[in-house]
Order: sequence, then structure tokens, then C-alpha cells
Amino acid sequence: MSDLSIVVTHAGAREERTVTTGTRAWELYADDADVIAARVNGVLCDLAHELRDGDEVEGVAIDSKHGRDILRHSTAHVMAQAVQQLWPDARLGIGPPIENGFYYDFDVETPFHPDDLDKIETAMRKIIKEGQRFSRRPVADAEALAELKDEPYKLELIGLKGSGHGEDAAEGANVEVGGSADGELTIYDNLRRDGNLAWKDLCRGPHLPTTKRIPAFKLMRTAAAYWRGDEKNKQLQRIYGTAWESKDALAAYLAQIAEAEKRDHRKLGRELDLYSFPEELGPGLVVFHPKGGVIRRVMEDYVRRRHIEEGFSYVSTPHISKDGLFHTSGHLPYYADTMYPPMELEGARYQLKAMSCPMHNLIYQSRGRSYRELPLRLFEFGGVYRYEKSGVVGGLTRVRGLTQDDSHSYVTPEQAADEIKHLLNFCLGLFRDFGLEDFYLELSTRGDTPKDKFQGSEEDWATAEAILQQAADESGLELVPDPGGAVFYGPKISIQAKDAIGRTWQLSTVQYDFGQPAGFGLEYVAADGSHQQPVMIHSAKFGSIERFIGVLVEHYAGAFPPWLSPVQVQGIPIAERHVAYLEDVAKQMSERGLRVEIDDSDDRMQKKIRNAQLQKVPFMVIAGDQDMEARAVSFRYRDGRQDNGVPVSEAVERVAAAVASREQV
RNA sequence: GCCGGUGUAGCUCAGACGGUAGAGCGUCCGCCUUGUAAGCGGAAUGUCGCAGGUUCGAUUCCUGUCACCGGCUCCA
Repeated sequence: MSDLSIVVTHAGAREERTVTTGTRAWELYADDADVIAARVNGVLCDLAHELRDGDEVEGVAIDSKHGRDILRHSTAHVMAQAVQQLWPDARLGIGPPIENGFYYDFDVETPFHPDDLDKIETAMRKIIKEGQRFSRRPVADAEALAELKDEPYKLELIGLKGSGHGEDAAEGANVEVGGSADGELTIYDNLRRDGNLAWKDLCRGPHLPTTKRIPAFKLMRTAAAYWRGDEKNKQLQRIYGTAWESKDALAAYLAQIAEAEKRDHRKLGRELDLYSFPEELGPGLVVFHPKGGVIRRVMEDYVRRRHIEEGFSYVSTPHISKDGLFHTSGHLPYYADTMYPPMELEGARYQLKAMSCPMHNLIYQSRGRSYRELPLRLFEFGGVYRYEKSGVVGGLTRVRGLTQDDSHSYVTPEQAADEIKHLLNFCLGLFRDFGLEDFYLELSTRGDTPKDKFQGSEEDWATAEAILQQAADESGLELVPDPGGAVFYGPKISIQAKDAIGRTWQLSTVQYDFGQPAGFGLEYVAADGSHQQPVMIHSAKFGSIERFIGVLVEHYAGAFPPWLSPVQVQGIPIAERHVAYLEDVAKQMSERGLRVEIDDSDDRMQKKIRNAQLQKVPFMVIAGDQDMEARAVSFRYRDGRQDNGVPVSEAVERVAAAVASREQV
């Protein structure tokens, strides 16, 4: 038996080691229970991987990104084994790790019921207890086809891999067949302690050494999902689960989900009396109550003022138009199924608008335009209607009637890059004022999507994508490519913002459009007297005002900063005799434009505090005998802080200052 | 649009092997007049989502439908 020299790396340090032939990776980590896989020469491997001379080896810890993926993928295997135990006719789809967990798809006669999850979890616990070994076995394609003859979906994946489409098979399918440099297929056998085969699956790996190494998991929900993500394919039954390196990590994750549920804008909207979704109106149609109306109005006033400061002109256009307009814009062939159907009147067909750009084009076109007027910037609150599919509407995030803070910049081609940068900066400043600080950009291009889904020439697209790319690069923000995500008339940049609990939301979009100016025959007279076609740049800052309100409610968990709070100050008299005094204080505040209410109900003062607290009012101003005597009030903040005996004039200033600065309190 | 789940008072929820329902909060009416998260007493409240079917009888069982929720697909 000869010796091998290998290099073991850990946290950047390199250590040369000599080991005997036949040494497997796990032997290097026998005393480190956190290591569940190894990276050998940069490739993730099972701990059972046999080392060769010159290998560079690094342990993969279970709480690292890759370690969690391996844990989760292994847990998916355990779940699939459990499902096939309980439902032997279940056929396997794919089972990749995903953010925070994993799923596995099954073709079953009867969809799973939520109660089935308990049964499956029980079976999984048994499998974990058995300490089954995950054992890797390379197989030739023909062998794999023979072994998996009862798994039609796996056969399909093998076939796709054979034809060189392995990567396209489905998102997540490369954990089954992709990745291996030599295109070799592998099967993972789950072996019991006595060596008997418990279960097997086509899989690239790697996996945990044994099922015992799954510290904590939970099945979350069942759902249907189209095979290979295509609506035309059969729906399989998907089970989502989560798995973590420790019971504590699982508990923390579940707590995070519970926190998100507490912030749900649908729930808070009802509790804070902001808005509702009356059944009588129909799905996706929202009414804003007085308190929600305040938030809307403050946002609208703010964004209108900001647009004007940034060189926009505020305009207004109707909600309805003859359908020819949307044919000219090119929207109608593309979006016919998501626009409300036409109304026939006096021989014409009228449609509710689903976007305002065609109408802004009419304003541009209303007279001749000179290059001296460009950039010409139009902005409005466009009420638009989109017949979103019934399964996607929900809350404020996806509605059928919405208000866009929709703007269009008409520019010369040379001005486009600067205008895009201008718009991106505008958006970022705006989000910061709303307390969102953490962003990244997404650049949506054509990618390899069939060209007939997009309008315009190769050159136009190339130019547009290059300009957006450059503007995005210069922003200094992280940029995520989104090939295939472009709109039919041009590429776009979207700004993704992270909220208080780390979720990302797509907010603003900036789109480069050469198609509509061509379709409408838009022109300007250039310096040399020639007629030229402008470029239009679409941008929406909030996107949809409804949706942005939903995001803000969740971001702030309903506890808005004072400038956005429907009620900024709740006046609380200690006894009835203090009401008049507080009314006088309230009057002074109202005169400063502050929103004040006084609770003069029969409730006890403690109850009034509780109510104001539940309504998440930022400032409670309490007054009793001591305060009256001192011409003062007592502050109570949402977090329970108190500041008593504050002179009235100072109290007014304090609230006014907090509102003016848009700070959170 | 597709798959699954859910639908009982304004809200959160309980309940009945089929005999038309209950709690807490809220609301209303009294009493209490109060110092930093629920004072006390009383009252009213529902086509048990809607429409058919089975049944002597359906809120309960069946079918359809609408709405919502979780996913999938989609998102100008």
C-alpha cells in the first residue's frame, strides 16, 4: 500500500498531508461532526469519496450554503422514500434543494391531503433513525434506463440529458442528471445497516453520509406543480419541506415565518382599518378606508412633488379608449387575454386601459416637438385595469384595478443613457425616504427566448441592452441578469428592495422602448432640421401604489413612521375633565398640519392606551391634572417609552419635527 | 387558468353520529371618572358563502358554484 500526498484546506489555510491509498474523505473529518461532505479539487463529493494523489480537499460544513443544500436534498430523498413506502404507486419527479428547504414532486393517483404530511413525517423519522447510508453508484445510461423503467419521469430526464438538454430539463432537474463533467449518471442507493437496499434514486449527489445526519426537518405544505414547469404538462403533486443543521435553526426559521405572518398586509389592513376587498366588487378590487386613504394621499402628494422636482410634467388621461390605440401601441395582440374585454358602443370598441403609455404618446404627438424640448417628461397616476388570472390575484400585491405612478421620458437616443441613470437615482432616493435601504438591480433582456416574442430589430435590441447594462453597471449596485425577462417592446431594469425582514420585492422598473415611438410615428425636429424618432423610457417608481402600500405595511409591520401614519397623535385624557384641555393641544397640532385624534370614550385611560398601542399610533399624548397645571402633556411612544411633563409648545414641535424629517420613532 | 385546502356573528374561533348554533373581543345601553397595554353589569347580533339534490327534516351528507388561502403557470 503506497502513500498519497494531498492538501487539506480549511478557512484559507493549506496543510499538506500524507495518507494511505484508499483513504476516503471522511477519514480526514472523523472528529468533526459538522462536516458532511467534501470539496475535492473544487468539486462537491460525498465523504465516502476515495482520495487520489495530489487532491486538494476541503470539508463542507452542514451549516454552510452548500452544506445546507446537501442536507436538504438528502432530506428530499428521505421524503421520497417515505412517500413511496406509503403510496407504492407514486412516481418520482424531481426533488431539489431550494432556498430554506426542498421539495419533491410526485405523480400520484390522488393528490396529497395536508393531513398526509404527518404520516409522511412519521415515516421519515423512522428512516432517519435507521441510519441508512447514501451510497453512490455510477451507471451507464442503458443500465439506468433498465433500473428506472418504472419511473417514467426519470427516464425522460435521462433522455433529455442524452440529447444534450439536461440543463433545460427543468429548473432543479440538474440535481438528478446534470453537472457531472463526463456526463456520467449516478444512482444513490439508500442502504440499511445490514446492507440491504431500502430505496434508490437517480441523482447527481452528493449526499449526507447517512440519514442519521439530518438534525431537524419539517414538511411545510403540499401543492401542485407542472412537470418541468410547463403549463402544458401534467401537474404533479409537490411537497415542500424545510431542513436545518440544528433544532434551533429550524425553530428560528419557523419563528421567521410566524413573524412574516404577523406582518401580513391583508391582516394588518383589516386590523388597522386601512382597506378591504369587498366581495361585491370582485376579486382583485380594493377599497381604501379613511386611514388607508391618508397613507395613499401622503404617498401621492410626495411622489407628485418629487416628479415635478425631477423635471416631469403632471398630466392626466382617461381610463378608457377606443381599441385602435392599443393596436397602434402593440399591446393588444400581446395582452388581449389580460385586458378587460371591449365594450361595443356606437360601432366602436372601447377598452379599459391596462397601461398609460399610449395616451402619453398622444400628448407628445399633439403638436410638433423640437429637440430643444427633450427630454420631455410626462407623469400621471394612471388608473389601469388588468384581468389577472383568478389564481394569481391576492391582497394588494396582485390586483385587477391599480394605480400606477407612470412616467415616460421622451429623449433623443443620445440622451437615453443619462436619462436612465437619472431615473435610477430618482427611484433610489425615493425608496430611502420610505425607509427601504437595501437594493439590487435586475436587468431583463431577451436572452435566448424565441425572437418572435419581441418587437424590433436586432440592432435596436443590442443598443438598448447595452445602454441599460451600462447604466446598471454605473449605478454601483449589485446586478442580477434576467435573460428572457424583457418586455416585448424593449429590455428593462427593475429595482429589487429588501424589506425589514429580508424579503425582496420588485418595485420600480425602467424600460427602454423604441417600438412605440415607431408605432406611433413619434418625431422631433433635430438641430439640423431633420425629423428624428425619439426613444421613450417608461418608469414607475412605486410601480403600483396599491402594491407599494402593501409592501410598506409589511415592511413597517403596520407601525408607520409619523409622516405616513394615518393618526400621528392620539390624545388620551386621564379623566373626562381633561378632554377640553387636550382639545386645545390638538388644535395647536392640527394647525401645524398634524393628524390628531382624541379618545373621549368612556373607557379607562389604560384601555385607551392599549387601543392606541394596537392601532400603532406613533405618539400618545396623555394629560391629567398634573399636566394641566404645568401647561404640559405626557408622551408615550409605541415602544412603551414615556416622557412626562413636556410643555405643550415643545410637544407640538417634537411631533412636527418627526413628521418633517420622515424619521421612524 | 390548473391542483389542493378553507368558508359558522364586524373580528378570532368553538360546535353538532342530520332535529335551524355558542365563546371571547368589538358594537349598543347603563354604572364607574380613572396616571401609562383590557373597570363592572346588561342587551342585540347570524339566510352556518350561494344554488340545487338526498331526506319527514340539511348549516351538517352529495353535486355544482362563488370567494378566500397555499402552490404551479403568468405578471406590460
